Order: sequence, then structure tokens, then C-alpha cells
Amino acid sequence: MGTSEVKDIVKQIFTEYLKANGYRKTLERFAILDKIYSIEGCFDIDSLYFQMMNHEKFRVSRATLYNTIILLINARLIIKHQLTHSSQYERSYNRETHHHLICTQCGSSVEFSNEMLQRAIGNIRLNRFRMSHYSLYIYGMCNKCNRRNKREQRNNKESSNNNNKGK
Amino acid sequence: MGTSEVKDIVKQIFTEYLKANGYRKTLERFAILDKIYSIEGCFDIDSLYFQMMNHEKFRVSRATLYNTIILLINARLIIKHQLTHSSQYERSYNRETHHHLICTQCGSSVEFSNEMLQRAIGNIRLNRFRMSHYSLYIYGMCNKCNRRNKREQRNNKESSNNNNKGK
DNA sequence: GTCAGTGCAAACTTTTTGCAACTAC
DNA sequence: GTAGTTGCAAAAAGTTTGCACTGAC
Repeated sequence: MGTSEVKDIVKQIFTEYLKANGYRKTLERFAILDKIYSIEGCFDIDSLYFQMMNHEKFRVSRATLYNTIILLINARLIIKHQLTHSSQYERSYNRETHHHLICTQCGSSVEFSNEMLQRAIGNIRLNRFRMSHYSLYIYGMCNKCNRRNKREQRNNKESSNNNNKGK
Repeated sequence: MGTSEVKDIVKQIFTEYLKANGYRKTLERFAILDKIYSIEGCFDIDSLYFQMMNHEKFRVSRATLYNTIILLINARLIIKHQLTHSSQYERSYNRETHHHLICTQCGSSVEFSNEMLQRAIGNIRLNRFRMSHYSLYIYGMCNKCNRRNKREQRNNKESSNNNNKGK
């Protein structure tokens, strides 16, 4: 499915959501939706704000971004992550389910997919709870930090050896 | 394993962590660790702050709580969740791995365990990443909200029927 | 005795709210 | 025309920082 086709469908879904819940169709709301569905991966309010400022004919305030994002979450068109102090969002329609690897040292975040895992999670039977979606965050250390740490340990050992020789 | 035994072990682990990284052993740090390991489930900085204010002989500032919590995370003695705007924490030593069900309507959060799922996640092979722990959040609607919604839908239908009759 | 650690308050960041102006219905 | 929506600025909430004092080493 192409990007423009996806955009058309999500606009349709959003239109129906707004109508069903008595909200109005405004240019701002659809401009925000369009922009979000042009972004690959995660984004935060601040980056979205500056993208709206730069690329659109009309400006959108932060308050409107926050308001619209609540609607989009409820319409199941985006999902929210709170990995850092500021919230991150990503589009959820027609996007492959994926999981996040987060480095506890440098904070970097990488997506990965695992079909077996998705099946396992999808098959869970939950009592008294209707699942809509899920997020799996795996914490640990990325290769970069791991190597940096080993290098630093090596350097420390060498310099302490040198100090001892100097005594 | 009893609570006091767990507390002794985590104090030992924390002592070793502090020594290994050149931090000092302070009364505050160990009072905070002790308090945290008396709490069952999740807590946030604010509730911890007031518990420290009320129950201990000496007060601990918020700044010290934030500082100490960073150390405890790095020592692998607590883990951090950012489900709401404020961060939540929970002790991680000797605690059964569990997952969270989060209601997107009322925000309530319930723990559950699923051994098969834990095994599936534990068995994932990750390239260039050393897993330390993970968090699985399942979003959806809790039973309470689900029933409330159905009741409200029913009421709305009835009242609109009454309105039509009144015309 | 020295310097890491602490408490306090101020600063900073992210999000929410109040209100006047605007606009979709 | 009316009531929902927006932009702006101010407020609120959570976290971090600067500085003088304290206490672990």
C-alpha cells in the first residue's frame, strides 16, 4: 500500500471518528494527521511543532497539537510511548507491529520485529480485559556502548599499570 | 525468601555497587533503599517523598530521591516505568517478572504473569544487544470501563427514544 | 581536611488550562 | 447564530540544577 493511499484511508477513519463523537472537521486536525503520516518512526510534540511551523501555510499551536493527538490516539491512528521525559508518538495504521530495544546507557532506541513473539503475545487470553494494542520494551546495552565500556576498562587498566610502574 | 532477608541482600548489592563506582555510603541512600523494598508494587517520587517525610527520623529532599533512584536503577535494584506523565518505579530484586494491563480509558494498571510469554521473550536472540530486562504493556479497556460504556450507551438510546416519543 | 552528598529554592521542560477570537456546522 | 476549536500566554506538574552546608572517607 502506498503512502498516499494510506493517508486517504486514515483521513477517512479520522473523519468517521470525528463525526461519530461529535467533533468538528478542521483544517488543523487534518493537516496534523497528514504530517504525522509523512513521518517514518517516532516523533515528539516539539519536532512536530517545528515541522508544522516550517512546511505548512498556516501555523498550529502546541495546544492544538496536544488536543489533536489525544483525538488521534482515541481514533487508534497513533500510539504513544513514554520512554524519555517527553512523550513520543508514532502512527499505527498499516504499520508492522514491532518492539523496541532501548540502551540504558545512551538512551538510543531501535525497532525490531519478531513474528513468533508477536504471535505469543497475540495469543494471550486475558480475563476481564479487551486488548487493543501493546508495547514491548527491551532494555539493555547496545553494541556501541558495550564496546566503549570495554575500551575504557582496558585503558583504565593500562594507565593504572603505568602508575604502578612509575612508583 | 523473607522481606528482611531480601533487604539484607539488596543492601549488600548496593554497598558493592557504591564501592565499585566510588560513591559514598550515606544514611539517606540506605534509608531510601530500605523504604523502597518495603513497598509492594509501583510507586512514584511524590509518594516516596511523603513516606520518607512521615516515617523516618530524618527528612530526605526530592533532589536526593532523584539522585538515589538513578543509582538504584544502575545497580539494577529498581526499574522505571513511564506510563503516565510522572515516572513510576518498582523494586526488581527477587520479584517475579510480570506484565502490565493498562486501561486506556481510566488509566488503571494491573499486573499479570504469563510463564509462556516470559519464556518466549527470554528466548529471543538479539544481535548486537545485551538484554538486561524488559517491560510489556498491554493497552485496552478494563472490565469496569467496558461495562460503564455499555450502560451509558443503553441510557443514551433510551433517552433518545423518550425524546422522540415526546415530539 | 577534603570533596562527594545533601537540602533548599530557583530554573527548566513538558503539558494543561483560561480566555478572547475564530469558524464549522 | 451557536458552540466547538484555535492561538496565545500563563499556570501546573515533574525533574534538574546551583549553591552553601554537612558528613563519609
